[in-house]
Amino acid sequence: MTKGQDTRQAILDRATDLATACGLEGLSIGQLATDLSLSKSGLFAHFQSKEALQVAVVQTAADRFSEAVVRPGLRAPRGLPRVRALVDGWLTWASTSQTPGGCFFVAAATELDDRPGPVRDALVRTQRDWMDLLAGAVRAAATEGHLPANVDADQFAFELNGVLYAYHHRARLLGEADAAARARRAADRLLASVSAT
Amino acid sequence: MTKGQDTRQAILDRATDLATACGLEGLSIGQLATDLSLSKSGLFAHFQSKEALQVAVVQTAADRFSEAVVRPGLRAPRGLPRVRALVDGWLTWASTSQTPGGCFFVAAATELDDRPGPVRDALVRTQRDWMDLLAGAVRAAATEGHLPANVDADQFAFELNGVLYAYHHRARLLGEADAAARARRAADRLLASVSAT
DNA sequence: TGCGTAACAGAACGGTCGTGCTATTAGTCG
DNA sequence: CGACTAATAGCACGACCGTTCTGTTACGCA
Repeated sequence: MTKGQDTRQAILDRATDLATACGLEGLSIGQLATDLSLSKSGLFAHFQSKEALQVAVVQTAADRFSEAVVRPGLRAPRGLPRVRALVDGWLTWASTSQTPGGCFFVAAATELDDRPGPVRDALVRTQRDWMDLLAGAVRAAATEGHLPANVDADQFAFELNGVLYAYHHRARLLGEADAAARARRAADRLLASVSAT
Repeated sequence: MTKGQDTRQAILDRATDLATACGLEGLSIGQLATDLSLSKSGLFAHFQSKEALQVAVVQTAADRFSEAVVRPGLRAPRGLPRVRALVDGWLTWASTSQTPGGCFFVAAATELDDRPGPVRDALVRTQRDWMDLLAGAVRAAATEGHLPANVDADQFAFELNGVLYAYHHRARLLGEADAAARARRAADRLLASVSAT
């Protein structure tokens, strides 16, 4: 009972790292087995297909994200503090999870955006959840009186998402050291603009 | 002289489409040859390696971008009109080139961000050129008196880049129909904020 | 028109991929 | 301790990959 699930978790941990670096399609079962000193078939037996492995990897990445960003954010007080906590958590996540492949979801989103199937469906679910969570926090801040009542929460989530992607692009592709500072400035400006209106 | 270069261009045209959809690594010489009714070796002879093909594809995509965005932008009068023309051109590019694979550079950037080599180098060059062009246009608008003298042109380019990525994410992965409207609203807000300060 | 060369086809190579099938080990419970 | 099952290994398969070599076709130029 425990033995199999232990190795399964070890596989998923390593697979998530690999997929972050090489993409979900670049994830190779043979490579993964070699890394973990397992046989290809022994590893394969834990999942019935590569697709199932990929879906499980998406779920594992979502779990990591929940642990690193969502849970700390929900511990902050409802309203503007929680919004700020989520934004901070997000930027920290994007900065620290950057070794070696950057944010898993950034890589997966552009890779799967036109490849229908269960893997894409799983990814879409996680992204929608995150967008809903963020927009909900903004709306809650409005009802708390911390933000104007007519704030466009979905637009906020849209633009904040763009900040992360811009950070990813500048820091990881162009290798600019001040990308994190720019991202924080952009996020601050975003928060200030919805607060001021 | 002409025959070989004609087919070479036809190969690059199709290869750029394929790479936009499947990624530069997913680009397969066999698939490409079948699509163009060529033999694998006959196609391969035009390039000496897959890597060289990929570099040529990046250049082809850059040419398309120049034709679709940069050239029309440079026809607009120096200053704020040119900045607006570049932004408009960019959003139009992101919307129209979305069939079937979205913006080539968005896909390539996340795919190559941690795979060093000539292909990545070529991509980085195109992205730096674009960022420089955009930031330069903003600076010119400042010297023309259309924007405040202390405008942070690089920050502007950073955030605008994020808007495109956000659009890409929302429209192509999440399939939201109003993504283009959100992107234009975000771009307008960005222009307004640097104008107002 | 004939020749030289550029353009392409065909076949094959070693390698890796995902995926089954069968055997063998390791762990659990009566 | 012995039986049963879960966990893993070994092996083979067909398919596709990028690449190379050797021909064969078609074009351009004298």
